[in-house]
Amino acid sequence: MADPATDRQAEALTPRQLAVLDAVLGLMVEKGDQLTMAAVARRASCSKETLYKWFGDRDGLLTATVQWQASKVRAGNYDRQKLDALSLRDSLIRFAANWLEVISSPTSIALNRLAISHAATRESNLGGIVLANGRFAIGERLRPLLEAGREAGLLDFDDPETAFRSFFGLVGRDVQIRLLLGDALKLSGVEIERDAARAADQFLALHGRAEHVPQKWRPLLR
Amino acid sequence: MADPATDRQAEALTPRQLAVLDAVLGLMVEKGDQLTMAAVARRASCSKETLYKWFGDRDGLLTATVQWQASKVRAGNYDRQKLDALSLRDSLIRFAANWLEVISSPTSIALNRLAISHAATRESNLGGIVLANGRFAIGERLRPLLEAGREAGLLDFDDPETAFRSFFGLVGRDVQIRLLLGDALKLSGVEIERDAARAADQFLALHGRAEHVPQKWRPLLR
DNA sequence: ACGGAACCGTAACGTACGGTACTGTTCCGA
DNA sequence: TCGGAACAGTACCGTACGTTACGGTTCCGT
Repeated sequence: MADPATDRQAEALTPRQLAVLDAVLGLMVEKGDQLTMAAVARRASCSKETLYKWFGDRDGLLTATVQWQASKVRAGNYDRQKLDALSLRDSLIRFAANWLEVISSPTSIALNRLAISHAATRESNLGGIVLANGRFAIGERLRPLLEAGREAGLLDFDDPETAFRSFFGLVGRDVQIRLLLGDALKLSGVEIERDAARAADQFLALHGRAEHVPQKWRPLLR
Repeated sequence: MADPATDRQAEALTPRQLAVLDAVLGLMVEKGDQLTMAAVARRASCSKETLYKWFGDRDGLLTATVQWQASKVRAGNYDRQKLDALSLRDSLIRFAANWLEVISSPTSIALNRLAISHAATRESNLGGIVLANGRFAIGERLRPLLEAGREAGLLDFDDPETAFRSFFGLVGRDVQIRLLLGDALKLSGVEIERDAARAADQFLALHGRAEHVPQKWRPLLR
């Protein structure tokens, strides 16, 4: 979500401060939960006092890190040019592949683990931030494509949100929960492309208008 | 998974010890992460020394709790009697509804959060235990039904595992990650039934043999 | 009845960590 | 050149919690 507060904070950060957030991300990925203020200060070569001056407290530092990382993922503006069945399928595949790359990246895994841990306690809103910039952000980005497909007579659904949730399930399946729980699941680039194409074709089999779903895609669904 | 070690440990626990594990589950659900040994001892009306004597250390206590809870979910043996299109659909719906109930229950949410937090550190294997008794256990339980459906000529797929993963995605969609991240998503009984039916029909639309997929189900897919 | 094992309640210890205070150094503008 | 702001480095404080130790009590077998 293009939350103004998010952007404002991101803009206000100096390169030195961004380097600190990089250190936080690095520690999160490598050390898991040993994310102490002292470790951050050591890694970023700054003093703990500076950390507290810049970010207030530990939660402020984590929040800034999550928001900054989220702002980096916000790339990829799939422009809706002339839309036909093939370009729609292609856009869906690009969305799915991009999403799979994100959720299988070590950074995303570490970030979601941290946010889920924090969601257990009531204080702080890391879970909400991750949700807004992950699940809901991609939903908003995909919606225009779905509605354009419907207006072009290529897709058939009542509610874009419901349709998106089916797409989400077909793409993600069990990948995210398995990775979060520590399963040694490895997704190579070709696997991501293959899974993305399969998910897109399955989605089209469910929501594509029959006349636009070539029979040759059917085998890919299995 | 019917891991012998799991069962052996479950059998060996006295009612008094199971009451302690109940206290742990209760604290996990209510207090989130404030799961201290002192709090467990207070709630279970036992001494901390007894906790350490019975379970070794904190990780042992948590592991025993997870394994015990997992053993309780292992219910529901969908017997494969004469299988026709309707009974297959019904069994799929029962699986989906049961699964949705489990993952949306406070206990499951708290348990998965704990396991994910632990998966961040390398020590202990709570994540693996939850995976084995959650994701993979239900996969093993559903596989016979899928293969029976294929043998009966009702389903069409190459790999049962791949087919199951699609089913998993269609059922779970974004529910689990949203709940884990603290989203205030509420699933009523009727919503679970409706979502389960929709997921089953979508799965049949993808993997059911055409002659067995009545046209009247199509509207439910949207 | 007696002895010992199991167990409760609690105090105590060690450690890890969030947060604060202080000192010395660097750097920049006047 | 001078003065002060910004910051690194470190010592320090308070607290929370895992773990251990110990005195007192209950319960069970003999």
